[in-house]
Amino acid sequence: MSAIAAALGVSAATVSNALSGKGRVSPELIEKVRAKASELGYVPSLTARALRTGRTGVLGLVLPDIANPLFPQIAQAIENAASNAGYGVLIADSRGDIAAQTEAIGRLLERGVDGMVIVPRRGTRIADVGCPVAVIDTPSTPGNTVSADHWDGGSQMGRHLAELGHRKVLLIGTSASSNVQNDRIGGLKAGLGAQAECDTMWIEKIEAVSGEGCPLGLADKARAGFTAFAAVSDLSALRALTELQRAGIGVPETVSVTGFDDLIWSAVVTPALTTVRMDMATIADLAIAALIRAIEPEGEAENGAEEISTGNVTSETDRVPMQLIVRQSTGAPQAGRTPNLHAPTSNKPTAGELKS
Amino acid sequence: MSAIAAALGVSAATVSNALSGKGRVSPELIEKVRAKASELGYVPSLTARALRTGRTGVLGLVLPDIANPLFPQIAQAIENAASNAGYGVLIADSRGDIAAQTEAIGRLLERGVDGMVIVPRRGTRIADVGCPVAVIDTPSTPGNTVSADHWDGGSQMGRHLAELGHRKVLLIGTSASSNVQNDRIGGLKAGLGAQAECDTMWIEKIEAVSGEGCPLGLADKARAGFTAFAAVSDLSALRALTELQRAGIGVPETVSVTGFDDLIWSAVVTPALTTVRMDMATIADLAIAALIRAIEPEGEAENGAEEISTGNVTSETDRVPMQLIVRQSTGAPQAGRTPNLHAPTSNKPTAGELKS
DNA sequence: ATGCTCTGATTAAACGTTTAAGCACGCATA
DNA sequence: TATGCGTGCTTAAACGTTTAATCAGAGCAT
Repeated sequence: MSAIAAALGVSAATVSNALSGKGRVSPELIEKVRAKASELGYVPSLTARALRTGRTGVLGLVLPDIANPLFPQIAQAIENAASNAGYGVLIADSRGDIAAQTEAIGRLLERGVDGMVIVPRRGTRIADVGCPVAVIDTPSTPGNTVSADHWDGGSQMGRHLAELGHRKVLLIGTSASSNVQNDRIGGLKAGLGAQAECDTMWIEKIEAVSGEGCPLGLADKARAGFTAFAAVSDLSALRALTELQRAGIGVPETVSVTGFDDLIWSAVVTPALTTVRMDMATIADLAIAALIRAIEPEGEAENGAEEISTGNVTSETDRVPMQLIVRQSTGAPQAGRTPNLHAPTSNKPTAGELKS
Repeated sequence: MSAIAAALGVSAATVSNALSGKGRVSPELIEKVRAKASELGYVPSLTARALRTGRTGVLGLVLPDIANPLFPQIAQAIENAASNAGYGVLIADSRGDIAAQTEAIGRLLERGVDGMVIVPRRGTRIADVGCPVAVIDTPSTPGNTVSADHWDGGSQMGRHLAELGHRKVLLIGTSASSNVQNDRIGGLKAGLGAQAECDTMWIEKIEAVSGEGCPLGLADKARAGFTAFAAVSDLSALRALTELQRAGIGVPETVSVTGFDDLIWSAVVTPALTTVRMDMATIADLAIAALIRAIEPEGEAENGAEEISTGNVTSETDRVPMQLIVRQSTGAPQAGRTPNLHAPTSNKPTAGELKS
């Protein structure tokens, strides 16, 4: 920067003003400065700027478990939204326990992030950490900034199954302590309506006694009259699908299977999974926008309240709708069905058709 | 920091020396400074330090496509290795095209990263970008810093199938232009041995004519005598598994299916996938170590070559072995088999047993 | 001619560290 | 007693910006 100043015979401050458009600089000088800057290949030192202004232009992203298959979607959406807004994204994995989560947040703070996006660990409440925080959890969780409307997604899926004629469905969740999963299950029940008979199976409980990766006994459930298996995650849906297929039970002609989240594999398995997708791009945009509103000085703030808020930020809309994607894994239940018979059909999966 | 200095009646420089252990400070004063620092809750400003030293303590992580299901493993391992070494990780998604990759690298440079880890897009060669770069690609690619030994992994899997008695196997890849996939296929062929008959199917080619998510016609292949389907990715393996199951072909009693990478679902599908896993933790450690060696000044560098190298860094070991994980999806081929018959068995998946 | 305001620039301080250079002192050596 | 040296600390500059305060000159009204 001083090189530019020297080359043009002006002071460094003037160059700064010219480039930022802040002070009073003549238009022609601004042009000359711009030209010289690109000629010399000037790139401002964000470090120095950060030191002076106290803002680093970096946001933190805290995730409960990077190994989560949903992570790519989240990270990609957040990174994109942040970089569009001119911010960088520093990642932190809270690997399991809550202590690690706190520690990860601490590391981000030391690095001077201007704000952070937190996808909290189940049951964690984020204390005031000293910078603006956007929380992506569940609309029903206090402190939530913005998230997918999981209940709505469940209800869409429930209605889809009810319309197909399913009256006895097994709801499959992983952990009963997950807000997200409980909301989805609540929505499913509501969508299925009062006349439907629902049972809920929690995989964690079964695995606690039978070991990880154990069979879920779904074939027995099918024989017991369940015609649909609605999992609240595509991973569980996949598990259900393969277990049923393996037992010779046809999907979707004998039983239907549905998932959640539209994970990478749901479109390519046979039969392709009917699922419901969250609009992470919109969620990320809202979260980042809310964060930035808290970080950057209000344009017309005439009062002295220039203080940067330091708690959870809020967004005008705290829930964004989910999108039902009907593929091949759902169909009408048979009238007088014989669940044990395998009935291969000409199944021709195509790219999923979007509904709603 | 100046607060500590004032409280103890010494200069700020002395405090700095005391905390960093660099200059000459009496032991007792060091103790007092330490005590006062923690009493006042002092946290150093990494921004200021960065400005002064020219090093930010941040590494960039550039990924070809964050949506890749392998990404969580990579990101988690890199984040962990970096944060153990005291570095932060800034992510950048090169979303598809090469232009975006270049642009992402540029953004990281502006932010002043000390170095970056790049998992390059297929066929990209990373030009000198102005900071140390660790490339995670394939041992056979020039410029590679460290990566899994994909060829070795393929060969382990090939030997496993050969030992089971498979002589006619279909190799399934996604894209023929991927170095990684070609290495894996090369290894598979070598491991299967000369007496095995191999065909290679590239999914991208098939989808180019039949559309995304189209059936791969694997049932026909099974009828044509293929007894094993070795995919070079768990995603393709899953696709193969469900397509075969759906067609009523039993896995593993009629045909075997294998994958690569031990992705999240491979242990929970039925039958659980036999696959081969890369040791990302070790790879990440080596990559970060190589990077840091290039970044931080050599201890005993007596010559004037204090310049920070600016190209691709190298590691003493450029390939780390993969690990075969035998689960339920592989078995011996039947002697006189009737591929069309579905043969449900008592399949009891348990946690995968590790081999090699 | 004197004072006032507006414009376009400059000066200087500040952000919080690190680090080379310098200084004062005590102690051993000549 | 002078010389030299190691020790423990201080001074001051530097990193590259931003920004409040200042200033010289021009135009204009008094």
